[in-house]
Amino acid sequence: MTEQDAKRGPDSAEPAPAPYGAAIDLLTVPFAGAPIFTRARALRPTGKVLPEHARSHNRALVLQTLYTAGAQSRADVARETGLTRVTISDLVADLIAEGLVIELGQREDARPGKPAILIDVDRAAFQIIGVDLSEHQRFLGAVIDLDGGIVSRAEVDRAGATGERAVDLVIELVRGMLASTTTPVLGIGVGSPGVVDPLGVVRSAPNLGWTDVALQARLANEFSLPVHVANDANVAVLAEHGASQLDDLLLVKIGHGVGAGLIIGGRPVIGGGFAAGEIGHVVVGTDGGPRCACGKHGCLEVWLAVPRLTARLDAIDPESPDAASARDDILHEAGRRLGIVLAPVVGALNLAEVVLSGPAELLDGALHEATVETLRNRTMAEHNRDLRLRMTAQAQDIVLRGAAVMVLSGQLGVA
Amino acid sequence: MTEQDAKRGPDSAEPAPAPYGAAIDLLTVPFAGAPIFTRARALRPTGKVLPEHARSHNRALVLQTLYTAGAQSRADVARETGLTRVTISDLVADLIAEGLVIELGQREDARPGKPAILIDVDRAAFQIIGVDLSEHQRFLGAVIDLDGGIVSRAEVDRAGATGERAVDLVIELVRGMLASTTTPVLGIGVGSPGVVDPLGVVRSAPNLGWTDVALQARLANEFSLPVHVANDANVAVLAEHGASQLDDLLLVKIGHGVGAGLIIGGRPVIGGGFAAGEIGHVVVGTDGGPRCACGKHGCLEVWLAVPRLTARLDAIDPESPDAASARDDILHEAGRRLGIVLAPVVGALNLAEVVLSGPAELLDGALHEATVETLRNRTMAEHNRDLRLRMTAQAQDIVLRGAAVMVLSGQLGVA
DNA sequence: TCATGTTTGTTAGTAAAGCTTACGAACAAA
DNA sequence: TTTGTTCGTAAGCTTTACTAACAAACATGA
Repeated sequence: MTEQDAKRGPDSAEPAPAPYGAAIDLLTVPFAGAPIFTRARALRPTGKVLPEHARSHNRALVLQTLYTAGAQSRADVARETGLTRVTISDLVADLIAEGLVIELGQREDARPGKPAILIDVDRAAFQIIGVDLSEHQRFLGAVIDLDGGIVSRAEVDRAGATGERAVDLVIELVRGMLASTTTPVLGIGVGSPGVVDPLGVVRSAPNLGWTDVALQARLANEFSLPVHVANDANVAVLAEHGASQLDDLLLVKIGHGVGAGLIIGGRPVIGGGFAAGEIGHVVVGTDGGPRCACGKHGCLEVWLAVPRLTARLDAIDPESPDAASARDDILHEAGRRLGIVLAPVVGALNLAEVVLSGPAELLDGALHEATVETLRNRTMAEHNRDLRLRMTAQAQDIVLRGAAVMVLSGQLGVA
Repeated sequence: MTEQDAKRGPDSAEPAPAPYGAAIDLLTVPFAGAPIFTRARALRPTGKVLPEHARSHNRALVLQTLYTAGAQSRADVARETGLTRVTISDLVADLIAEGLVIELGQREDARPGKPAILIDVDRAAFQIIGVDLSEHQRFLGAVIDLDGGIVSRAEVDRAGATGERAVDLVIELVRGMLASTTTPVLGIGVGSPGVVDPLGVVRSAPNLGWTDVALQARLANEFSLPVHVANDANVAVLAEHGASQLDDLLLVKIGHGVGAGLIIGGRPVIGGGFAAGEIGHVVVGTDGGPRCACGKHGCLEVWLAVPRLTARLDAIDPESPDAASARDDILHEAGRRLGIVLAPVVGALNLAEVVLSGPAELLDGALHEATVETLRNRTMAEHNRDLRLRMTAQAQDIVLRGAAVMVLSGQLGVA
């Protein structure tokens, strides 16, 4: 415990309730003569805003500016944020005192005026624990630095563990990684399959035999660190969002199952029942299809889940002269089915970007092409001309890095 | 002009740019020991927050509290908002000075302590002009009070007018309504078909022959009042949102065309190309279908648009013994097609509520039933158990009232 | 070489916003 | 009549970010 104490992030003494209670996440700016649209329309105000909330926001803004733009002077930050140099100096002093920001010495390049002192987020000050529970056979973990770089990896064989035993495995995995950290830990981020509510309770994850497992509370209690838990696909899209900077984004994660993560207007979509993105069991098309484990016929998963796809591909006789085209046909059909399901979503949300995550050898070819073609044929070209469908650049680590983004965002307001 | 001056809402001297420029619409509350979820996760801060922004927000909060809960004392508002009585008194003094709030005299009921002075939004102080351009043959308008009640109506026959002539018709319609207002006007709200950007430029509305028509600017210039313009379905969903209080909502508006409006996490969805909700030309199913004006086969509109539906129904021989069942078949098929398109959207967004707007005699029967049945059969029952599909309660006036909500929200931060 | 201009970061003082504390007014209940 | 409660307001405090001013440290050009 004392060892963990030393590794704690700032302000994380206990996983206490939010200091501002039900305080607010938005400011409306009403009463202007002309319409105001920063992103959406003016919004219903949902709680009071005190000066200290503004301070919190501005501090996060400074951190965000440094985080994305890198080392620069206080004056640079002032210009970029619109706050004054005085205010920035004050905020930066706080951040330095907390160990989040460091001075790097004078700027080298020669220009008139007093030379600037460069400051930056101390990217070596904290590490983050990322956990990916979405694979079928094993749980993955990583120690991740503030830049999203993976410092070290760990994994445990799931060996079919479910229920309480699976929870113990997660705890064991995290404990091992905490022992290997070389700095204080900012927090723990977990991407879990299934439906996860905003408090980090896994409402339902059939593969793991979990029903109403309070994973966030369990881990927070065990390690006395900030913990964030969310659905694996919803976590994955955070990683992609950090990379793409686009504010509307759909990520389809194809693995043992098929799930999606959505960001709209820069905000993750959770869903009324916390089940946003669960498109694996939406029926595709009007021509039936193979029977799914859920009882329906023609669910997206029966066309697209990796086990189903590989089984179908393995059934091809590799000696056959048509083997290559048979393979393409199977992948083409899978891609078409994905396009059919995505078309209404892309149309309704007028999405600019759809990202695929999963085995590139399956997705990044005939399947990808068929999905694009189907989307183009089934939506209004005029509105969705700019739509891009691409493979993720994050490969296997997308959930781990997304988990880090979740912690960064939750603890520092940075991503 | 002097007459209009008298009718102006507060702070609407000129349609000037927003006083706070690119100021901010959200506050993050980072750095808490435990995850903070008001609605979504912590967010990237996107701009500075000054004390006056907090003041604006809190003022809107007071207004919102009074608007929804009705007449009450300053102390009541203080308890409800969490601000102190002192601060509430100060804010209310401002609001009274601006004519937005009035004192109603002492509370009647007998209880201990000094009797409270009731205050309320002065619901008779301002009126709103709502305009609905979504009908094919005519433009509708209404003078609407702050409660959303329709004070008077107006309409002009479109007579096929397009382009500049159609703009002139809108101006004429608004001018007539302004002449009939009996109070200052808070603003003008317009629901237009087509793609409308956040600045109120109608990027494209084929029916009206509009391309890049700066309707907001034109009207603001003409009348020197705050003007808000948005897509008709996106406007309609605002009316429904005001009524339902749910934070995730999809409204499907079926008329001459088919469009949708979306609210997710309490925020209207605009879309990357400002074309969110344009589902009319998404292809339904995998079995082809009638040819659409857009060139594709089996678009949602060919199954569901009112002209198509009525044409198909009119083709039934009313004398035939099967007339009733033939009618049901047609409506059932239309509903099924709607369900097929909605299923992926409902699944991906985990929507709690879908609302239908359009001719009740067509929608509120076999069609509605078929849509519900199809949605249930094609999505995961477990996740979408609570899904409700219902007819709007707003009938014909949904766009007009939504336009009023848009103005209320934009000008007062209230809805 | 030296005066001039520029840029940085800090100090001092000010304005705005909401808080705490305190108080008089007005009432119900004992 | 006394006591306790509630309301609205006043006075003063704290926090926050702002403006104004300045010293330090550099480049540039006469």
